[in-house]
Amino acid sequence: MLFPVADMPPALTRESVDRGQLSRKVRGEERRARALERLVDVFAKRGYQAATVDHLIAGGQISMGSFYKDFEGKEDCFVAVYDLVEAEARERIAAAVPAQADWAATATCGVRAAVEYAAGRPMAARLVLLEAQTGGERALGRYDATLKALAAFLREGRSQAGAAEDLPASFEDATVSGLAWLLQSRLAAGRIEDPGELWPLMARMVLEPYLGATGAEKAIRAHS
Amino acid sequence: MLFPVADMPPALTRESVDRGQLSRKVRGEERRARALERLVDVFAKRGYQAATVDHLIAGGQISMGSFYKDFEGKEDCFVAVYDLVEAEARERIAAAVPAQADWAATATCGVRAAVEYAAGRPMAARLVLLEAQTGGERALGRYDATLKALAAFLREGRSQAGAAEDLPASFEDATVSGLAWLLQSRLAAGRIEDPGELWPLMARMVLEPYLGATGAEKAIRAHS
Amino acid sequence: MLFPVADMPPALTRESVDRGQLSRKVRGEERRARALERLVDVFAKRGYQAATVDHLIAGGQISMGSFYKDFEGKEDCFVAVYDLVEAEARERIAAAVPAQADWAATATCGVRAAVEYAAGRPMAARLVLLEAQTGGERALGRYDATLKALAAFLREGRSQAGAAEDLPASFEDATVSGLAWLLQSRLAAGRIEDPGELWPLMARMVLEPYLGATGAEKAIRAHS
Amino acid sequence: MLFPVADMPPALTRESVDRGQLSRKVRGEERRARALERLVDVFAKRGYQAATVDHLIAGGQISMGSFYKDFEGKEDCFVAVYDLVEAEARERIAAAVPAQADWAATATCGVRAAVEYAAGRPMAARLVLLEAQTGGERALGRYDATLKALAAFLREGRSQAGAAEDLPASFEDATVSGLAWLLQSRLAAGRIEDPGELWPLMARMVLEPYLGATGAEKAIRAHS
DNA sequence: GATGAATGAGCATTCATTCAT
DNA sequence: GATGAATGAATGCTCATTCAT
Repeated sequence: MLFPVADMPPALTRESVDRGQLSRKVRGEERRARALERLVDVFAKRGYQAATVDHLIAGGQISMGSFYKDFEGKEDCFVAVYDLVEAEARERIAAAVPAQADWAATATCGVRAAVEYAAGRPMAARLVLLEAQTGGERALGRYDATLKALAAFLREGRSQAGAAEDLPASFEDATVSGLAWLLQSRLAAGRIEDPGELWPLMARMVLEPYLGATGAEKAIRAHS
Repeated sequence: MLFPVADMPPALTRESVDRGQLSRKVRGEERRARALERLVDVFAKRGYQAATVDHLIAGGQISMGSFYKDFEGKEDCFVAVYDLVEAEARERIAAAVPAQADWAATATCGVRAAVEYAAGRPMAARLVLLEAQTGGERALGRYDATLKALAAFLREGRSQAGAAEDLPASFEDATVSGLAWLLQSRLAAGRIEDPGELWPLMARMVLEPYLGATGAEKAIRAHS
Repeated sequence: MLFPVADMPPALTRESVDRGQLSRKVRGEERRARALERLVDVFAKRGYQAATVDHLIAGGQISMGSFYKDFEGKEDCFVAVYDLVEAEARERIAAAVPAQADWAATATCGVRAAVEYAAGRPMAARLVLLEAQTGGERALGRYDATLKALAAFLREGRSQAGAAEDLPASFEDATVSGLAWLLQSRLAAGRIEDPGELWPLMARMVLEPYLGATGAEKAIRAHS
Repeated sequence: MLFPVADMPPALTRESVDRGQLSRKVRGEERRARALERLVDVFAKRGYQAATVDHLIAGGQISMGSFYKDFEGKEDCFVAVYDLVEAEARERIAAAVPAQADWAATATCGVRAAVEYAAGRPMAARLVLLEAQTGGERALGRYDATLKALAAFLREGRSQAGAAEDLPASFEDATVSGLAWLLQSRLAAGRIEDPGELWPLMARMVLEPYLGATGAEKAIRAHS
């Protein structure tokens, strides 16, 4: 599995909330969700540091009071937006991987879906790949955790037949970092213009150490 | 050549400057240079964002007025410090490469010298590898340029006999990013404790795609 | 009489209110009364200034809407709580004075009962003696009125046989202030640990100017 | 001695400061002193709680930056103003007591001078006697210390011939509190209209317990 | 009638930059 | 030329009060 199934937010299951309360609560959640969606762009366009709370409430179309009801502060807000985007990306990627795909197929489809997500939602991708690094300690922790999770998945490739087994432990960390940099540098310049050319390149970087040049090429061609 | 010769700051060549002025000018330059050296630690310890101009003048032991004479502002100051450190690192690395070394030897010695520099001057390394990413656009530009220069050097390895010649163009960018990440993550945690173990690992990542596993191993052993 | 009979809140005498409305009204009053009781602790523990309306509705277990139905705002709420406590204290003190007690006995028993009340309900006492001074103009007015009423009672002691009759008019104000300070300073430190030792001291301060040292001692011993 | 000699602020004795620096420093101190003087009125008129930093910089005619250079914040500023006023009052009172005055003369003249100070500088007196109680912990500490110092002086009266020696330990605390209240209540209403009538009354409250009615009267008449 | 989500004015504080000395 | 006191715009955040449900 490329990603563990994300923890779902606790559903509104308290039976005690009556009709009116529920609807009020639901509307509140919806407002927050819509605001989060809008905040992706605010953070991505301005950058975490430059985005002021005033920018956030203007762009998120919520009041100051609501902002501090929904979030503990700017950093907490950023983390919430990050989590939203990351969950969305995970879903998209998970959906792109065929059921019972083996490691190589999962990796190939996952890379392709990730690149296509980043191309389709450049603001969201900027947020996760660029702004997370300046979004405070918590955001950095999330970013590192995301990279670690991906590295852990790649590491499973070591059990592939013919894989170089004597790779250093941090090899996959470096690979993931290299992949992130490739996406990041294109997003920093604007958007990803050529996802169709980029993803095979990245897939190859991922697969080659485990499947060799030929094996990598074959896996990639199988999912083009 | 691992690095192009750094652009030298315009030398003091104006003939018109008389003795007294020259000495004054020189003293000014020296003061600035000593301040820059001290500022490495200020920026590295506090982080670019958290460092205030007051911290800088206190840590740099210069007056407010001198600060704004020497630098346009905080960002400009950071870039100057960055350049100082980068130049120092380049020198050290260049000095570590034997004259008339071939590509493999240059790469191996360069990697080793870079790791040893980062281990010996952790604050300077933090500044270049970590803080540069939050030090504003200009600093980020320098950081990217540094990485690009390294990637360009690596790319020369493609002409090695037996090198995979059909690598994607950004392959070296990803490699350099991976290397940077390896150093960065250790510096983020504190300092590099085991340069002697780290540099062969990194050298292997650099050499293997061009020289193959055996060739890489041989080159590394030759410079241990 | 130590205290004039407190102004009673207008009783629910409107004949027009029918059964259901009455019961609803009564329930409302009861809810308010229970809330007031709980608010004593909220104000006493947090202090008037630091207590927010959110603290009040949480501690008082009422809704925001009810709060603004019952009270005009924070200050009004504090005054209501103050009045509740003061009325309670008056009752306790009045109950402690034997019927047809003379001035000296009333004073002695009153002081004793007041000290014992403050020892038994330190939070309530804190509210009246400490927080009232920062609870806005109206609360300060109540506090001053309470002190004035006590001073007026003490002033009646001037008609005692042998009392110094040429005391300055504000002598009793100063005495009452001194008494309040004695209680206050102990409450500020925590609670009144030794009511049994404190009250004779205070009674002596009250009685001596009118009854002399011997007379005061006798009156105090009579009610120990 | 009614008050211990106040600790003087450290004089500008650093020899190293040259002419220009000194004058600059002195002007800074002067600006701060003038601001403090003006801030007496701001705090006294608005009350500590209601006074915002904006009010303080407007009333004190200093910039926001200077305010936070001179003071750590609002509370620190209030304490500084309190100290200024208290020092001034101490000086005035000390100056009003004849050299080698005995206890009774010191007390009498001290009370007189204190009342006259409060009448002449009602704002300053309000600040010390009223606002200090809501000016935060530190201000309250100063206020309590001031009262304690006065009570300690009064306690020396117990050694006077014929003084009631079996007074409770906190008797003088209560007396001082009573005196403070007398001044305070008049200041709360506006200003002290009749210092000439008020001070003998207060002096009598102070002296009588130690000198008896006759002795007190004599001491007061001697200094009228 | 009762509720509590939504509001936004107001606050204390920071810090890059200027300019009189 | 060198200094550092002075500036004030900008920021993150709180909380009393209202009003739609």
